[in-house]
Amino acid sequence: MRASQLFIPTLREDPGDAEAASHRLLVRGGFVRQVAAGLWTFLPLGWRVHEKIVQIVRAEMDATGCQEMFMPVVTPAELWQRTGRYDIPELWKVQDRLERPFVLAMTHEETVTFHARELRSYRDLPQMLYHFQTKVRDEPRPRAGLLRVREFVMKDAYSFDRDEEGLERSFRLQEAAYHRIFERCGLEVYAVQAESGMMGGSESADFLAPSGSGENTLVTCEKGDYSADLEIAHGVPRAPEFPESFDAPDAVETPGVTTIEALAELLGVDTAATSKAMPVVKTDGTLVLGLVRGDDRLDEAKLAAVVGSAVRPATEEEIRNTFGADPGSVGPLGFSGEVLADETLRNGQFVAGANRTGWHLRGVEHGRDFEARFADIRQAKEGDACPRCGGRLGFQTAIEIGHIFKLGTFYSEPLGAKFLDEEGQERPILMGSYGIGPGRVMAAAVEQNHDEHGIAWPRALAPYDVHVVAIGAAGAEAVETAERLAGELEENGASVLLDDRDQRPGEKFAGADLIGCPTRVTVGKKTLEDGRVDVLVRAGRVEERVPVEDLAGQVGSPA
RNA sequence: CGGGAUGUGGCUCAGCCUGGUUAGAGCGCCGCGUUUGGGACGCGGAGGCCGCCGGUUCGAAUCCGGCCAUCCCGACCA
Repeated sequence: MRASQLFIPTLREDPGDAEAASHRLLVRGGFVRQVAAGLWTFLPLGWRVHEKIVQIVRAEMDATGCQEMFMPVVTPAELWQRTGRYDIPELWKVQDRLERPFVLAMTHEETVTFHARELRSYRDLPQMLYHFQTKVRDEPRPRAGLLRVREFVMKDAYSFDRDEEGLERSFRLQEAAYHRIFERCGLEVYAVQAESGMMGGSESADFLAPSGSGENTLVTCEKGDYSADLEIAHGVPRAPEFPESFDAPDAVETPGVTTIEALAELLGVDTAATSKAMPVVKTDGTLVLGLVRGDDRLDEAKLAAVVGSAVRPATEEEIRNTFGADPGSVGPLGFSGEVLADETLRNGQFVAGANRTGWHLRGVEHGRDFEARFADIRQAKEGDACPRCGGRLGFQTAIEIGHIFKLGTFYSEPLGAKFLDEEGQERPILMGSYGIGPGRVMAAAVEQNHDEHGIAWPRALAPYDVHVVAIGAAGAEAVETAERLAGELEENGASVLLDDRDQRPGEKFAGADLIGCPTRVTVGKKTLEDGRVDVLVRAGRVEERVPVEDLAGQVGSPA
């Protein structure tokens, strides 16, 4: 294609409202444009990349026997009311002209289950269906370009099985396909256990791509045998240096001390030998005291999972009423409600709040001085040891680019998707759902493959395989040669972007660096004099001068 | 939804604090010419309800109030 005829509106400067590298570069390179917060147009270049990702996903889905179909964005509210998802705040609700309620689907479990009601016999199972469709979500806060948006294309696949074994098989089939997809896309990705969120169901796995920006924190072991989302990651913290022990809790005055650091300093103890009390309130109004080591942070999500309810931090007023002390001096002793302590506090003596403002207790010991329920409720920290091998845990910001779930009967029960087994017994279908957002894959690819000059696309995702830069004005010999070479490369199977615009060389080079095609071929009279052209590999920016007749071989066939 | 910031030609921004002729710069765009291996140069041009509404004032891009939009942090989140 000739650049002179394409709509590739590149920007010389970074857009003022972009921070994430992918956001900046995709906008600057003319791949995407924002229409409103979280609503994006894919321009021709961006859509080429998007569709390359789609094709890879499609090929791997088809290879698993998953069948492509197409379901509408607009769905009747009734389906969502039946599954209890109608009240999700992110659900975009609309009405038709007769004011009948509809929903712009944020995902298609309801609709696909509606169709799954036609699977009546065990003979019809298993089945796997998928489609690419626009998803709509009324996000409270769209952000970082393509990372969190209000409307986006997603590949969502659904499996239908008669029993747990079948579901397990389907789940693993999809999981393996996901690894192949991201491998083909040239992405570094980790599959980690994840929360199921608003999807319902049991097991789920997240596919996290490390990147310079993103909403997830990926925890990995340096030895490569452990990876998890920070939300559920388990780390082994260092052992505390315990001070002298006490036969009974020893009250010390700690006036004005509200931070662990100040407390540890005042008492001359290791912060890891102190405890931190975090009162939280469950949805039923019950107050629970979360207890973690002084140098740790309470993970509210973990705590919420253990107590089986969403929780919020208690207000200062609630804390004073319950404990009779200011928040900085609260502890487990004398508290009549449930104490949920982190495993790290099971053994040893710790400093704890005395439930008396301005006082703490030294030598507080579980079992002797207070009772508690133990669980992993601390947030893993960088530098913690790996729970598997003891190696060091590292943290990376990551983008969630895929998520697979075992849904079980969460949708089939309320929507009545049932089948008859061999015994004539009616049973609900067991479902799984499997999503990938090509837009996020695109953003992750940029996050992982760029430098100060622009994007360096993985071969499989690049908008064009080769960017041929013709030096000189239209009609010049170099330009004609460039056109001929571009044609030859195309005949050889490569997709080619020919920069035939009447622009200065520097501008063309800068544009090519920004757009990021894997290979750049510079055709100018300087090298043409001895029958050669310059071939630059974008990743690493290594340039080599090659004879024109070797060009096709040098550039290679497309991925 | 809480906290913070920003809204001025297509883009990036200055001007606002301390109100006062036709509102500026760089880049981009159009025309002519010179140029052509890392974002050239000269000359001439086009393009702005200064986010919106209201208030203060003789006078508002500038001060005050309300609203809207966008970005960032948090809450939230397939």
